Amino acid sequence: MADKSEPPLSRRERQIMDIIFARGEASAAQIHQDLPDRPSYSAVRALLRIMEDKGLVKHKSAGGKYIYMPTTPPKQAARSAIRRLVNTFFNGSAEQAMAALLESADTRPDQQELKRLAALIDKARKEGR
Amino acid sequence: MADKSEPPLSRRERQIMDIIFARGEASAAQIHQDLPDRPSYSAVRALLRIMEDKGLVKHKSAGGKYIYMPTTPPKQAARSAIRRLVNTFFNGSAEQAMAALLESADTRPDQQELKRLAALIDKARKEGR
DNA sequence: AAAAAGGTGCTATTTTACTAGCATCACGTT
DNA sequence: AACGTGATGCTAGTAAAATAGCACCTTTTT
Repeated sequence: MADKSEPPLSRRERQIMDIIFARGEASAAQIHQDLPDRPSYSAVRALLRIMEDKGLVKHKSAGGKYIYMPTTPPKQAARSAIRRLVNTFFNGSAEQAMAALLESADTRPDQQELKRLAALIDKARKEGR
Repeated sequence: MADKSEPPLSRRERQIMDIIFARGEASAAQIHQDLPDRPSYSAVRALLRIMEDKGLVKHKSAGGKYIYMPTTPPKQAARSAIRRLVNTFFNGSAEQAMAALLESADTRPDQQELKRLAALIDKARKEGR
């Protein structure tokens, strides 16, 4: 069950990665904006440079400004995060996790989403047979 | 969208919390056992004491040995973690998150679970109407 | 084209996390 | 009851993270 080559992130690094994943890509200024307990702008840039050294993020230059994005594809990162969450809080049971998703007010899907979900599950049942 | 009173955890603190949540409760020795890049046993105990000061964990004394457990109820912590994950990686859409759960090989539910899930969704659809 | 505005690279410093070792206390053994 | 085992409390040292300030470069404005 060992995590394969997942370098443990520091507090700020994790916060920054979250922001980048949520936005898809982000400038240093945007990240600075979203960061809780906002540090100095310089601090953010310094962290971003370090994170780029570590290979956590990469950047493109757009009109002299840097836009940062993750090096690991969002899908893969999402999967990894989901797996960790399911293992940590739901004893590895996807069912329990989904039940929690359905119940929690914050995340509760609306009717239309529920309909699509039902279809998805139906499909999964047929495929797995 | 500000996190309400969620103190940002350090790397080790997060790892330890994960272990405690996964186990429900755990002794310092068990935590030490499960920790990646295993530090010294003393280090683990020191961290646990600090975390107790911060109010992250509490302990009970069982035959002279300390058993640690989270101060926040697992359900609540799970909800908070789910919300964060859904917001970060799925743009707030529970549907997308569930789709990922169904697809990922690691977490994919089996037929029996799928059946129960279908029932759950059906129930949610009727209730929400 | 000069000046202003805003962005970047670097380095130094402070703060926090992390670690280890030793002294002490509780429990079970012989 | 003395001994051994194993756990805890502490204190102090090391390593890493986080922060800020300044100097330089790039784009935009006048």
